[in-house]
Amino acid sequence: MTETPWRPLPSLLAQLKAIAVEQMFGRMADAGFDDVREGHGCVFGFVDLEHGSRLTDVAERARLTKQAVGEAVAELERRGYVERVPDPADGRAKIIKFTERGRAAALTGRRLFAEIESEWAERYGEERIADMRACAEEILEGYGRAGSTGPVPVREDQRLTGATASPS
Amino acid sequence: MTETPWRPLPSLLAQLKAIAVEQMFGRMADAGFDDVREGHGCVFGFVDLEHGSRLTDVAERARLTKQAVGEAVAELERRGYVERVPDPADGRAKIIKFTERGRAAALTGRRLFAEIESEWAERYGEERIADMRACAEEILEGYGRAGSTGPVPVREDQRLTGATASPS
DNA sequence: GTAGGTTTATAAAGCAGCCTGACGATTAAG
DNA sequence: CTTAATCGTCAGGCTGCTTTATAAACCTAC
Repeated sequence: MTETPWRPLPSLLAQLKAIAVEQMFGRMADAGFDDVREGHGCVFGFVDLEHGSRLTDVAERARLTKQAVGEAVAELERRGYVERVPDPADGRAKIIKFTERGRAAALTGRRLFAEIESEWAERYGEERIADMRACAEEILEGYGRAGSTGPVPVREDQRLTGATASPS
Repeated sequence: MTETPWRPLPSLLAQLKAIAVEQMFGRMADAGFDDVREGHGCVFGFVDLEHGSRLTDVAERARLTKQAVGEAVAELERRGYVERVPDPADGRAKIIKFTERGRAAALTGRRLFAEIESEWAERYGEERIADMRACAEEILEGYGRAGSTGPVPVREDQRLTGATASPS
């Protein structure tokens, strides 16, 4: 009879997301990728797996500034996940390309997210999780934030920074 | 026939949360509370509406450091939403209490979150939204992050800072 | 009652992730 | 050939949080 206080839906969603991300990075580390952080998601999520992408395009799809993405790219380059090669078609631009390790990490990340979703489906109901996803997609579309902004093959998430600030 | 790329569930959740929070603060401003930010949520969410709370308790429930909460409290005090009065029962402590304006803001915030949830329910299905909430609560409970950490009468959410970094 | 350890709030400094503004280099348009 | 737009990057700044450190008050245990 411990009366539950009522918690705003956004809070629940935020915590759920935080848990999924936490789980994902834990397994990512187990898989040998212990030096990727949530902030790198814009790269793993928006750089084309095969052909690579230009910084500007990634930034636009990720809804971040070029500077922010550039920072993530620089760090991932130092760690051997991506490389920057000059764009043969445009002297100003560079193409961000995954290295083999980077591609492996991106694929692993995608797989892990799917895995966690599957586990939830198994535990809490296949249909319920599917509907949660569908519902989220519908609402987002309603607010004009549908997907298909680009290739977007893999995508971790947004921020992992803070210490799960709120309870929501 | 625009093939949707597949997006990780956490990304969808994060965006959904971001939209709800955005909506909420927009309406909050319309209601005359244009100077509250998401970071203040730890106060509006965890300070007891009637009797006030001590900083330490708020920080613990919000899963933040006392310093972080102290910062939010200081700002809200400057803006007239809360006041700090010495705790008659403990010379070290201070009680963070809502002013009238603060109480009104907290109640408005709670109402707005409920309102947005209701609108979603109306548009996308009463039962679906209810189940989304229930499902989220169940999963959180499964990971030991259930509610009932305290009074928690009102709660906005976590961070509003960035520019909806990812698309997920 | 007083010494030692704990708890209260706060201050100081730092860090991560994002932002804006400014800039050289290159391309595209007139 | 100028002029404007675009690409990537450097520099600086802000916000929200952290860790470390400190004074004051409390709570035992002697």
